[in-house]
Formats: sequence, structure tokens, C-alpha cells
Amino acid sequence: MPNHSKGRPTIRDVAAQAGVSHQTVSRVINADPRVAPETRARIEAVIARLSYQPNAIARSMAHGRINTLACIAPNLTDFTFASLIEAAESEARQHGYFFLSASAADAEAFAALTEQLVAARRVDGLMVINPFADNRFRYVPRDFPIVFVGARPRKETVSSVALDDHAAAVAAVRHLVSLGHRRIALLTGPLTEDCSKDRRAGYVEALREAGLKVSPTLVQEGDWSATSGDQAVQHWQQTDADYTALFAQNDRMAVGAIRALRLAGRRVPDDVSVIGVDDMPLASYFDPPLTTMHQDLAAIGRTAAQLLLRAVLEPEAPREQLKLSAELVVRQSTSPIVREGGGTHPR
Amino acid sequence: MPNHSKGRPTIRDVAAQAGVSHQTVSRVINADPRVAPETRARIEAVIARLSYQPNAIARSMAHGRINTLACIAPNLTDFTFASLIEAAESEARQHGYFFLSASAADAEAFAALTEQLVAARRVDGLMVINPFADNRFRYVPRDFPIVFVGARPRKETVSSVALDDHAAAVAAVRHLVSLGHRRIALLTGPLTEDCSKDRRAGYVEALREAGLKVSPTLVQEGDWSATSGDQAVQHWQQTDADYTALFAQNDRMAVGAIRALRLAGRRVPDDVSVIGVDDMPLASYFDPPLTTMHQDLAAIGRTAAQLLLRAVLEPEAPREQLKLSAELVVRQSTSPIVREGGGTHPR
DNA sequence: ATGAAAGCGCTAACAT
DNA sequence: ATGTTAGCGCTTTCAT
Repeated sequence: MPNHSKGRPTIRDVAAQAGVSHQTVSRVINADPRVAPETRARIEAVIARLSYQPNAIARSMAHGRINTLACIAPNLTDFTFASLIEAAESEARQHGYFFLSASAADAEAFAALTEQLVAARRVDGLMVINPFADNRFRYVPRDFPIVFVGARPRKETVSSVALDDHAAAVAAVRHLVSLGHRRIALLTGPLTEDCSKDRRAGYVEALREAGLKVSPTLVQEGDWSATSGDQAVQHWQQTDADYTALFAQNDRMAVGAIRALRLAGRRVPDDVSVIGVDDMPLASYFDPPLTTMHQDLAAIGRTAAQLLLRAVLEPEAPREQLKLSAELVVRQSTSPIVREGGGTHPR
Repeated sequence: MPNHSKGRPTIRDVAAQAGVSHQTVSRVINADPRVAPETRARIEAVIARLSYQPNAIARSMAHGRINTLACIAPNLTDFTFASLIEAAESEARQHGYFFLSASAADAEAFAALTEQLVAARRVDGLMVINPFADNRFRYVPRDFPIVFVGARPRKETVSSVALDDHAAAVAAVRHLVSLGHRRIALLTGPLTEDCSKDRRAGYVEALREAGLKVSPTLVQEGDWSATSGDQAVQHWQQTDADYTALFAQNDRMAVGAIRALRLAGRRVPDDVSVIGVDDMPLASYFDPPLTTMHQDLAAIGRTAAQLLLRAVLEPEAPREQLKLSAELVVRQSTSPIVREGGGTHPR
């Protein structure tokens, strides 16, 4: 018998009070047209009176869909991840889907998590941020709706969205070149990650395009942290590296580098111009305000959710690999090169 | 008949292959001791061979628990919220619970969201960040496991965790007083929020304790943004406000204030000392590195998850209201007051 | 247009 | 120690 005394009302309670079968109530809930208008009205009245709400778990039990998407990121606090998640969650909810987010620090944690999420049918689709941060991509479930964010899949069987890293790097370096810089240092993210490699490739291409050659001594690998930017500059100081501009692959490293440069007695931008990538919160409040490549994280997150929903709802639809472009934001950490001699820059 | 050809195996497939009833398999899954060791071994072998994974939805359908917690925050990008969520998610998962996060910009969105989440039984418990950001607390479901984060409930029927805002403010102002400051300005968050009010009360108490009186002209209300810090300082400049120190109720406003002070020709900390609250990421990379009250967001988030799990698992257990303390981190945005005359500060 | 019956995959009594 | 019988609250045939 239905539990109409304790707990919330069920579909059968509504049916009983409306004098119909529970199936008719189900039709009303699911907006099935095959219900007489007056019957519908009567049922809706009962639903309102009991403030009946269908049990979502029971529904998904019956039809096999849970209306939930999940996102797995290396962590949840990095503002880039948080921004992607916020946008994706909002987009998902507009389509009636809830959003579960979790962090997996390494590939093992990722494997365990996806197993629980996917095999136990807790979610309908999976958004993976930075799938190539380590070898976690190997544990991505097969035959399941997936979207990669921040990297392109090796095989075109899953959808993906990412910043156009190559183009962003080219634009950043071109900006430096246009200011007259010819000795341009590069500070990369971990080279295990696609975006670090793509941004490095863009750097190389932009230098070549300007007729400049890449000097291995002017390239350092960081880990995205301000500290690593700091350390790279210290290394260059110790090795008497000769550069007038620095392209840091993200803003945090740029900020770290700027502080180290200043401590070493080099002014930014007068002695060294610095450009980053991200346009992080408060980028304009650092000293000097940061010149950077702005990326539209909300658009990327929104797009990711759309592609994922598409994969969930239309399993046979083709997958898509998208790249969104970054935009140069010139503030005050870059400036035209000034030669001591007062002339133009030498050949 | 069970779908052992298409899709994933069910408990009945395992039972059939192991030559037992599905109920015995259920006992193995649920670690029920009443299964003969050899039977158990046989079943476990089949489970492994089929890589059978119990359907979580079906389980919760049967016993009424979904093993999922939800968090609703004003947004997901603010680093304080993101930090709380990350810690809570991690703690929840260690206890076998998944974590659904969502943002609700206003009370209406909050009401709609909780309705979907709670009435539809999608979650077992709800973590509400900043319940008094607006009047959303009115829409918090009754008779449902809840934990408030960032504010104390009006009635002691729900658990809560928050920073000890009053004590944090007292400590911040005492630091300023100990440096010799006597004209101390205050920049609050929105006064609709509990923590802004509590921090203001702490400011008032610390001034009183130092024998100083609060001057209404030295108190401005901001909205937590750097821009609002900027504006407050501009206002004080226009009104020739006389102060040598500023207590900003968060770091972002402190950073905005510092920039505005500098643009107005006042040096920090030489002319004005500034202290914030949060110890946000990169706080030590601003110029000058920020003196601030550090709050342990991870501990708060972890504690919140623990209290919530307690409420879920032991409905009759008493609720708890906790406050965690902040810690002074002295960097370089505050310094002892220096009088032009060269003497000590006047009476 | 409506209802009856079956079943989604599991757990929870109650058997034996 | 194991099996049988009922559901959990809903959707989905298939009847009528």
C-alpha cells in the first residue's frame, strides 16, 4: 500500500485522490497528449494540492537516464577549472541536467572515480578537464558520452573544446615582436600537457615568422605556479641570460616572474616586458597591470556542456573538436623596447 | 528475462552464473556475513569475470538513499567558495558520497533549485554557502539534513560552520593598533551578510578596547570586489578623510584600495597601512605583499561535509554550530606608524 | 482516452 | 546459510 501517511506522496496517492490509475498520472507528468483535458485538470489539481513531486530516482530507474552530468578536473580551486565548471553547470541546468563535480589528482584516482560514476550509472555523461594532464585519458570509459576540455583527443571519437593555444601563443609573441623585442624568453607549463606544447609551438612559429631563432637557453619549463615563474627568472639571472621580453604561458607564472625580476633589479616593463595567458581575476591589479591573452572560459565551459549534452541525447551524432580563440589585452607589463644608445633595435 | 546480452550485467546474471539466488549475490555486495566462504568466493569470481558493478540508482531506489550531497553557493568561481567545495567534495567522497554543486544567484533561483534537488530526492543532504547572502535561507527545506557555511542559523535546528569573523576582525584591528595606528578606516562587505556585520562588530570592539572611538566617516560599505575597494578610497580622498590604516574585510577590496591609494599619491604602507581577510591566492605577490587574516577554507569545507554527513546518517544527533579561527599573516602592507615630527604618536 | 500488467535492478522481510 | 516473495516509484508495452 502507498505510504500516504508518512513521507512524500507518490504517483499512486495522486491517482487515488484523482480517481484514476497511476498510469494516467504518469501521462500528465510526462506531458503525454493522450489525456482528456478535464482529467488532466483534475489530476493537476491533486498534484498541486499534495505538492506532489515525482521521485527523480524512480524515474531514472525506470527509463535509464539520471539527468546528471559529471565533471572531473585535476582540482576544483584553480580559477580556470572553477570558471569552466560554473559555466558548464549553468548550461547543463538550463537543459534540465544536474552537475556533479569531483577532483582527481592523479590517473589512479581518476580511474577509480570514473568507474564509480559511469559503471554505477550515476551520470549520463562525463566532462574531463585536462585529459592529458597525466595518462588519465587511458582510463576514459569507452562507449560513453564524453567531452574533453583543454585538449584534443588523439582519436576523433570524442568531442572536445579547448583554447586555440597555438594561435594564442603566436598572437602573444607577435605583440612582443611588434614592440621591437628580439630576445624573447619563454616560460612553459608542464610539457606533459598539450596546451604547453601547443603554446610552445606557437612561440616557435612566431619567432620564425619574425626571422628570429629560438634560443634553448631562453626556454624554461614551469608548473603553472607563481613560484615556478619566480624560479625560472632566478635561473636566467644566474646564467646571465640576455632577453628583453618574456612570454609566460599563464598569468600566475608571469606574476611570479615579475616579482623575481624586480627583486633582481630589473624593471617591468622598462627593462623586461612580460606577457601572460588567461587574464586571471585581478590581473589588472598587479603592479604593473598584466598584459595577457584573455581566454573566454565561460564560453569554453558552456560549449563543453553543449557538446556533452549532444553526445548524450544523440549518440549517433558526429563528434566535434572545437577551438576558441584568445584575445590580446594590452595593459602595462609590456612596452616598446628602449635601447640605451637611443637608436632603433639592431639587426 | 535479464539483459545479459546487451548492456551491463545485473545481479541476476551474476546469480545465474554462480548458481545461487540473486539475494545471495546481494549479500556479498553488501558484505553481509551470512554467506558461506566458498559461496562468497565463487560469487566474487563471477563478479570479477563479468566486471559486474551494482547499479547505484537501483540500490538507492530500493533503500531510499542516493549517496549524494549537494552544495549551493552564490557562484562557483569565487575562490573562497571553490575552496570550500573542493574540500567538502573530497571529504564526502572519502565517505562514499558524491558531490553535486550548483550556483544560485538569487533567492528565487535557490528556491527552485532546492525544490528540484530535495523534493525529487536527488540528494541526501544540502550544504548552503552564505545562506544569508539574501533571504534564501527562508527557502531552506524543513526536516532535511542541512549545513550552513559562512553564517550561523537563526535557530539552532541546523548545523553550521563559519570563520570566527568577530575574532578575526578583532585580531586584525589589534594588529593595526599595536603598530600605533589610531585613525583606522573600515571597509565592509555588503551589510546584508552576517560576516560583514560580525567583522564590523569586531572592529568596533577592538577600537573600544584600545580607547578609540569609531568615526562613521571612516566606515564604507563595499561589495567584496576590488573595484569597490577602489571606490571607497576615492570617496575618502574626496572627503579629505583622515586615516593612517585601513581594515578591509576581504583581500580583493584591500587590493583595490591599495591601488587607489597609490594613484592618489599615498604610499602603502608608509602613509597608510592596509590589512585584509582571506589570504587569497597570490596575496604575497601583490605590491606590497598583503598583510591579512588567513582563513583555513579547506578545514571549514571539510568540517561542513562532516557535519552534514552526521545529519544524514544520524538524524537524531544534535546539531552543531562551529566557528574556526583565522590567523594573522604579517606581510608588507602594514607597518608601524611614522609621525612626520619624528616623535611617537600623539595622545 | 484510459487501464492493467510487467519490469527497471536492487534491498528487505520472511521463509526454509 | 540460502532462497522466495514483495516491493521501492516510476515508465512502458499492450489491451480495451
